[in-house]
Amino acid sequence: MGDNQLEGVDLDTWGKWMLEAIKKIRTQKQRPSAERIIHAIRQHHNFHEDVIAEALDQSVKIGTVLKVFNKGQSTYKDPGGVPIRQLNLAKTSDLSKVIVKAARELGERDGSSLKSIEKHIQLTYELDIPPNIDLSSVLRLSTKRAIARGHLVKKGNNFKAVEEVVSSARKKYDSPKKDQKFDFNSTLIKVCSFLKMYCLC
DNA sequence: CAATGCGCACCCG
DNA sequence: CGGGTGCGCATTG
Repeated sequence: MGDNQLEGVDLDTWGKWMLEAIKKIRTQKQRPSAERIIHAIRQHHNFHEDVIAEALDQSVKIGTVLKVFNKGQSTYKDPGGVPIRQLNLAKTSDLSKVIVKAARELGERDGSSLKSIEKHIQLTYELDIPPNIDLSSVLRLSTKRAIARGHLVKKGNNFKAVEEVVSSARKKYDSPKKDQKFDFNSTLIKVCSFLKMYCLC
């Protein structure tokens, strides 16, 4: 794993820088986009942005950094930030949900190959695969199911997640934002924070 | 101007 | 409901 390099810098080191940058950006409550990450790293190391961008890609490829697609844009995360979920499979396992999630996270415009999806899943989960079971075939089956449910589409040899069409149907139920009457608790909180401010002046 | 801080709406389990 | 996320704007360096 270790001695691969880019511009004379060890990939592990690149990865470390990436995670540091991501952490920093996150504490600022900002989106760890490629641009911000590149920018953050540049504050400490003098590299061309393209070089850093490539290093970021590499880090994603080897799983040091997780690339997800969220609200229309790419976001990079520290995989360690999210505890790895265990995934036990059997021949009957339905991984369609996992596949769709993976496809969405990969966020490739023209969909992702089953291979990359498999790779991503292996990096994202801790898989327990019984000896007599072949992950690829389980995935292929689950893929069909996901497509049948309309959560995934086939694009050539690739698969792409269908964006969730939040049907207009039920909408008024989970919008307690509107007709809120007098909410004692939130009022109390507001009063408290006001007093707090007042005291600090 | 760049970097950092943060309220709060939004989302998802 | 509880916890994460990140926009948009404020504040600081």
